[in-house]
Amino acid sequence: IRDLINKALQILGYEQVDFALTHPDSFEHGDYAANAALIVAKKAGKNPKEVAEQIKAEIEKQLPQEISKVAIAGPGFINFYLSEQFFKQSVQEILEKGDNFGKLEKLKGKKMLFEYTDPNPFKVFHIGHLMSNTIGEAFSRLAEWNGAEVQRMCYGGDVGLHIGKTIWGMIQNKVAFPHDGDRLTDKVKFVGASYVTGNNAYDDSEVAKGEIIAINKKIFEYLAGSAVDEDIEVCYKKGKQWSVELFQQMYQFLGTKFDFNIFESEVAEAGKQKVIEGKEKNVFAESDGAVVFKGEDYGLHTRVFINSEGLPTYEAKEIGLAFKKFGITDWNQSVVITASEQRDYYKVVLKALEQIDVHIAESTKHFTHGMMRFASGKMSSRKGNVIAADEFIEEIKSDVAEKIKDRAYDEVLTEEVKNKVAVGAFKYVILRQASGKDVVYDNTQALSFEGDSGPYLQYAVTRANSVLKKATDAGITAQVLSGEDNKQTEQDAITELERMLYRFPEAVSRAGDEYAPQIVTTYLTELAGVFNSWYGNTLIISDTAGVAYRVALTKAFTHVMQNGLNILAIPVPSKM
RNA sequence: GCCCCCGUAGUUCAAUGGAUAGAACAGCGGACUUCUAAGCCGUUAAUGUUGGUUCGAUUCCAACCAGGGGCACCA
Repeated sequence: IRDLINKALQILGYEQVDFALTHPDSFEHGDYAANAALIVAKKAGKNPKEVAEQIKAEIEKQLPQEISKVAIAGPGFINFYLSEQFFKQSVQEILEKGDNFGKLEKLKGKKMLFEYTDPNPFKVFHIGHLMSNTIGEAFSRLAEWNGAEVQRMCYGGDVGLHIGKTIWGMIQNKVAFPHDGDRLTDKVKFVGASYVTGNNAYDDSEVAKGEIIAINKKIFEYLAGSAVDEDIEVCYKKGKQWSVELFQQMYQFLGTKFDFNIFESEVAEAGKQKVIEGKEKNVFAESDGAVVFKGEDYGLHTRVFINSEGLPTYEAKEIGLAFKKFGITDWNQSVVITASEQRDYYKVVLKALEQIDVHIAESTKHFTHGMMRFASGKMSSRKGNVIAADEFIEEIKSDVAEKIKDRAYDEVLTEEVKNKVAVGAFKYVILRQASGKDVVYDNTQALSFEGDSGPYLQYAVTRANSVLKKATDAGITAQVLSGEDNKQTEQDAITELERMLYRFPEAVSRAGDEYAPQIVTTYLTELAGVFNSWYGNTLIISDTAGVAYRVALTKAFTHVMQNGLNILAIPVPSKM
């Protein structure tokens, strides 16, 4: 269509312009709309409607068979109505490509690295990590669907003051130290509680603060190879092991598979060296015994990279991490997803990195996710009022259980539905909106599985699958009839479903370009709505003509929905 | 104080500078009792304020108002 218009403009003697080709808000305005006439008319000083008419006339001289009608509307939009033949072809294409429909090659040959989730051993895996994981996984899969070669990476803080605090707390609470046979969740709970104990003591008591700092220093030395008290060593090893085990379980549940994990202890020293080297080149400055980067020179703020104890801070480790990443491969794009509170922090680090290595800095992109808010206020793993991810998920699962208790599911199916619907419910809440903004999590709303929700999408697919099963049992095969056979069906009127299905690859493309999974989410919700509406008004399996095509449409729908949900990493239950 | 982000129905979110601002929930009102009612159909309701740029602004710019985040050895 773009070519058609450009050609028409050329013939008519107008200059080529960059115009928008969009899907109109309403199906009444056709399938594609172009605003070329408005732009051309402005430049040529003519009436947009007249220009549009000229273009229309020119295009109609040789109308491709995929287009049934061209119309002028509003201030000078040129609307294109696609033909029945086009839709039949697109349904056929979806059936043929199946699981691959929507896979693009735009990013072919590009290597992309995604860092997300980033939970810290010794700390709670909380709902903020759930957000990061949900968005990061969607970003990764979008990149894959656009053809990129993707690797996933997770970064964890296994050194730093929070460990000192936790281990101090663990030692205080020695009597409650879990045994090897205890449940993993209890072990992790103990670690989390110890952190809170240590953190509060750090704030309240000068003595405790001194002890914690001492432990912290010992851990640094321990990781550098020197011996340490047995208590500290045991606490450290067990604590880290339990955390990592729990994280693995969580990733499996969420549908993420990391290609590698990097821990702070692996990058701290390298980062420190880079900062020291940078200091010699005057990238960093000394101030009050610490090594800082003066962000003010760039409209940012100053941050400490090496503290006055001589230890690298998170900032220096971040530098080390960046080099570590690019030591693996020269990524075309390295993407990092963190909470939005780290936005300004990251700008400073990236600016400092730019002074050390322009290439790495320019190939790195930082995205943020908002915070999940509750009536109780901001959650923070640094105070005590965190909402642990596993507790949060259990709550949703029990609600799903309540919802399905009247259904005659066996135990296996019940467990499957509980898990998949729970994941769908909260992931949808996160992925329906532009990432970066806070997500307001309202228990009753997210857990009411109606309307604009993950379960709504899952439900639509399972219903469609159920129809397909019925068709199979009745011996009906999905078939797109061609030519004259078509005319005999009841499907002469082109349905909104057909007009939605072929747009999926465009949604994948744009969502990938803009790192905007909500484009896919919105598309799927609209598609599911259109299907449900059609389903509600049409008896798909019946004796009337066109059954085979109606089944084909249903099948095409399930392909698109499944592919779309796959991008969002939302699983589809076998039944609901 | 300085910097960044945000402000759309009662509520939670959409809307690549375009047409009548789109959903869902809540509210009100229906239909079928044949493929799964977690569904379908109808209906009430919104761009914080004031300017500017533009043929056209929810979108871009300015000011103001309201909210959130960040600003030195935590991550």
